[in-house]
Amino acid sequence: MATKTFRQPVVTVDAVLLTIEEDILKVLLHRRQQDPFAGRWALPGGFVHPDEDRDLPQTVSRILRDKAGLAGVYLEQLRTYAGPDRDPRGWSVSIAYLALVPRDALPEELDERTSLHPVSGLPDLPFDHGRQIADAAARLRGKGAYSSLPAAFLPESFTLPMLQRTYEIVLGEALDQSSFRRKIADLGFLEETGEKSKAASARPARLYRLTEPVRIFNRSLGGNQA
Amino acid sequence: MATKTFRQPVVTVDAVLLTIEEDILKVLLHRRQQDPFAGRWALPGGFVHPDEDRDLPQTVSRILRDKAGLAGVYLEQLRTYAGPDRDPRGWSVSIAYLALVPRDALPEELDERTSLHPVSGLPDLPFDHGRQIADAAARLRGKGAYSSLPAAFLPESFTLPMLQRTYEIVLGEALDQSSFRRKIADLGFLEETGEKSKAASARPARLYRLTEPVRIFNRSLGGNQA
DNA sequence: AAAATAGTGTCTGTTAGACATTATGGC
DNA sequence: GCCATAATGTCTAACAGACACTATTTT
Repeated sequence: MATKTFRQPVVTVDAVLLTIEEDILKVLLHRRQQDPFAGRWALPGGFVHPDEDRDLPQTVSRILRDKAGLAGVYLEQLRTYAGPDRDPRGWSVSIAYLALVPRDALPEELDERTSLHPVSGLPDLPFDHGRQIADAAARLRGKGAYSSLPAAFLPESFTLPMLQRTYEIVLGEALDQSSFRRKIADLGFLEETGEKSKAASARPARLYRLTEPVRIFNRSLGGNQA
Repeated sequence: MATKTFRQPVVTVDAVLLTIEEDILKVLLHRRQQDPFAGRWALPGGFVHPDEDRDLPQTVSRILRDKAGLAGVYLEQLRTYAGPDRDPRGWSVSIAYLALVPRDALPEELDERTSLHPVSGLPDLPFDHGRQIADAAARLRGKGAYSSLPAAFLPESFTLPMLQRTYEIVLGEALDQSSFRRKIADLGFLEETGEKSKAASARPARLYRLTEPVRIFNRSLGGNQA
């Protein structure tokens, strides 16, 4: 297929789906079935279907469902990438979405077209997908310090040690246990379920759940990249 | 012109250009020359011209130049608005940009097609422009507390009282003079020009300029909407 | 010298980080 | 009772906010 210039740019969406597996931040990649870049690993993405999609989150959900068998994820618009060079077919616009899921919201075994790849140490990716992932990780780090966003990586109920480990992975630094719990308690976006963790452990931890989807704080939980 | 559904969405950009005039945050509106909504006040916007524009910031610059006679502004992507209902012509995508300028970067007298309107108390605007402006103001407020962004409203050299007033307008609250200056000094993104303000005043203030375009802080300069 | 605005100093309560200590459940 | 992990308490240094004070220029 030859390079072609469109009178109006082509519009696609891309999904940067992040999850934590074995305490490592990973991104979902999908092997491209079609040109350009057929056979290469890339972000899942696709065209908007005006007849089918009510809005962009729905476009993204449809694509993630088709390519990764996935429901109910945290979804937020990341940013829009555009220009004449990012796609060999010509001037294009891609609206990127950031998706966060607990590992077990994905199929236990991914098919061969799909894989989770550590965010640090990615291979060269087609289009501007490398940059998109870098931007997504930066957004997660920045917003993670000031919100309950990292909890999107956890199942519905979780323990404080799990939550703290998740924040530490997101922020890339160790957090003090005492300070962490004080702030969590002050912010008050958790409630006890009354249950305790069933994981085999010396002392089972209490289980909590969120009282609201995402909370933005005014104080930081660490990660002030001084 | 009848309603029509496109096989691919139409792509436009919109510019939310903010400035401060008489200590009030204002947005630049432009009277629409064409349908839909001809004659109504709306954000300046337009189509991407793939043959002419290297990227979206250039599209926005072109539009601002044509509609508001403007050069060299702070530009940052705001977010993308899309869906079947926002434009009566059908499924559309608009990438909105936030532009910040000092008042005197605009023509002293604006033509009749163009006006600066206070951000609070806007009339009903077509498309989703009301929401775009609200989002832009929210972004400015949020980022303003943690960056030198408000300085984009000031000329190249300015005094500390001017800077503080600008932050107060952006954040919507009074700031303590002493704390403000302490933090500014600690952050160190200003340098003295050696000059003093020429404005008629009891005691002329020292003039400063930025040492870098925009700085993101890890501490806040106020505006923690507790 | 009085007025007005610019700029500095001091005090105090709050908060984050470091680290020590206590509690609880499995074996 | 011992071990491992969970949970809480205490001390200290840094910092923001409030407010008083000093400095400099115009009239």
